[in-house]
Amino acid sequence: MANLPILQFEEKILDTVERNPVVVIIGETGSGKSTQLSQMLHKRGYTKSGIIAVTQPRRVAAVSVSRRVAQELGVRLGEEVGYAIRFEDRTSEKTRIKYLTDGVLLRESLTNPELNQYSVIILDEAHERSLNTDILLGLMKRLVKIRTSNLKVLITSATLDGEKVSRFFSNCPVLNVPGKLFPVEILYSTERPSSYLEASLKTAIDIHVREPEGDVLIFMTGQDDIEKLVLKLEERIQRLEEGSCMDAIVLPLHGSLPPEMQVRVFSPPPLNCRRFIVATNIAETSLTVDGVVYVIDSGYVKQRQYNPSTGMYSLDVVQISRVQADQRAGRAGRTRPGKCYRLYPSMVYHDELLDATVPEIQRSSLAGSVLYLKSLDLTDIDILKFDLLDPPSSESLEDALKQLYLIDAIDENGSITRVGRTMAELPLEPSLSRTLMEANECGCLSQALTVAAMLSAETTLLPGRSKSNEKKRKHAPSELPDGSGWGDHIQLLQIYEHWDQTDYDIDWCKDNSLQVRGMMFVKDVRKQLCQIMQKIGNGSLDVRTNERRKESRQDYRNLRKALCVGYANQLAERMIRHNGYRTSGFKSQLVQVHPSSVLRADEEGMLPNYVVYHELIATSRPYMRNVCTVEMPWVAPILKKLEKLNIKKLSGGSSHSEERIEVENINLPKKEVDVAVPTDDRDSRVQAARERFLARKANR
DNA sequence: GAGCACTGC
Repeated sequence: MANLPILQFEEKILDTVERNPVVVIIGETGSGKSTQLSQMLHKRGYTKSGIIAVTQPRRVAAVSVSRRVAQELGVRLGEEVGYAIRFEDRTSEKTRIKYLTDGVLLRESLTNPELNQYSVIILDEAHERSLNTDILLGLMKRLVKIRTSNLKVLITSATLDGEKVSRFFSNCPVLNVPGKLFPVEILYSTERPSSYLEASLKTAIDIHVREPEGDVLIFMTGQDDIEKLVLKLEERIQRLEEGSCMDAIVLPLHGSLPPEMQVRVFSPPPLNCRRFIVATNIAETSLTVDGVVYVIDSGYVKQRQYNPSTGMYSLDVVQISRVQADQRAGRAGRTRPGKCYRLYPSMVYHDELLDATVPEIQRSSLAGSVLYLKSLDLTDIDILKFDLLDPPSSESLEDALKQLYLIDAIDENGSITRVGRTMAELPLEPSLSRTLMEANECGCLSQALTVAAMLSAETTLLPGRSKSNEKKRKHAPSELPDGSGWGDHIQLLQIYEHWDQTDYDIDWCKDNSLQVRGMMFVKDVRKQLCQIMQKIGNGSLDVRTNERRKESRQDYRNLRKALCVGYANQLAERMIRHNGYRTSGFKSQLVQVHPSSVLRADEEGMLPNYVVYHELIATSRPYMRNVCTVEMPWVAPILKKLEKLNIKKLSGGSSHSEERIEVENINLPKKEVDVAVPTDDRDSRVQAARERFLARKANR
């Protein structure tokens, strides 16, 4: 700690902060900015008038960095130094330095827009440009003007374009702090390979044969490529080993790997053994692997992007940015001088790659963010001109407004409604918040809470739940409910209710290949949503899960109706002659129900006339994922509203208008939902992964 | 008859 580069700059930093409301600090990896800045300011007395907040883009980072700082200051975590992340607030009245995720800080500013409890706000890792960080940057710009006398803002980052941020904050000073990285030699390919998988394989073997010891980190785009490369590498190494090469092991590393497999990269390799780590961009920022000396960079990354003109997401393999390329190269120089092999020519790096990754705010649907900003009532700011470092396109903003209008969050003049205000308080996508509001009126709040919570856990939930997989499974057939034909939302509801009736039995999850961790997360989310809804409804709502309701034939009418209102912006109508659908948006799209859906066709093989969907995603074709049957009479008012839509009025209006929709409280007895301690479920995850692997193999 | 990079309230 004593030799951290940033400490040599202490006086300079404190002096600059003293004289400026906003300071940008560029510090490479290993500079110590995340742990030291807060301590410096604390020592200098900035915690006398308020708390120092340090935001992090990730939960683990908030926890681990705060732990370090507490240790260095010799205090107990949760007292002078603490952290706050979703579901976990380890701060107390004593807390002077608080680490939190940027999402938590955004939530806090909802109840306290001026964030008066803080004397200093440090936005760390701003170069990652997460949606939340970008919105915070915009809020900070405004806040320093309002709280001129008593707020300091520091923006710290590894490779952020300091000049750009400085210009954004009226030319605030930029301080550069060197990092502790070793030099990394960059080697380019003479041309772009026809297959970067083969090129990676060849380069890896070359390194293994020619270069001295040191681990190799290979950046690939996804699980499929990683699995292929791991197999090929193992094969090639085995053939080599009879020669004079040192031993080697190959480790995959990606997000859908069970935690205990991910952790393997942290245990040191056996003596005289080289490790090959084949990873996604998870190894770029989220996980740091020690011992890496060589990096192989394919130059590609898989990125999810939103197209506001179609309302569709797609997951594309795209070229990385220069910032990303540098970040990847830096992974080779953490312990000693290293080498980075770029599988593309230097001309591509210099002329073709984008300077920086397209920020998330330009790649996402903005309905949630626009609603959030509208709910802040920043009377001095026109929401559509909200000052952001990289503003989204007007098309994207208009798309957000249309969506919000269709679900009654804003009126025809673009003003936030009372419903919209309540929606903003829920940590959910607007469609699901709206569903909860409506469900509250329909008397099916409890069911809607469950559906919303289940959808929050998304993919972690059901590995291979399709029918064919169930048939092929060797064990007893799954007893998982199937949504009674109504669709995926209903199935999710039934699964949770089933689990609830087993008293949250972990074995039941395992037997049905549900991820215990995912289910525990759902339980946490549901509890949090319950609490917020209770607060909104003054504690009088019925949020109980169904207790063995003995209805022989339930058609989930109320719940489906609530979903239809909530998903008014995600409605589709079936074609007359076949089972394709046309979305009922502003620009109609031809889409299909995702094959994994449990939606059932009638005796003639036809799917329902109308469905709402949770998400549109273009993979091999445009698909609707998670669909639910809705009825014609509920659809009519939506189509009417769609006709009346006037985008000029929506984006121009700032006058307040009357409320047309009110949420009424229903007086019903309440029951606290119990809390469960999250449990590990590594076995089931490994099991599920193995099953998927075997199933795939058997298919070919 | 498909497949999913990474985060977060």
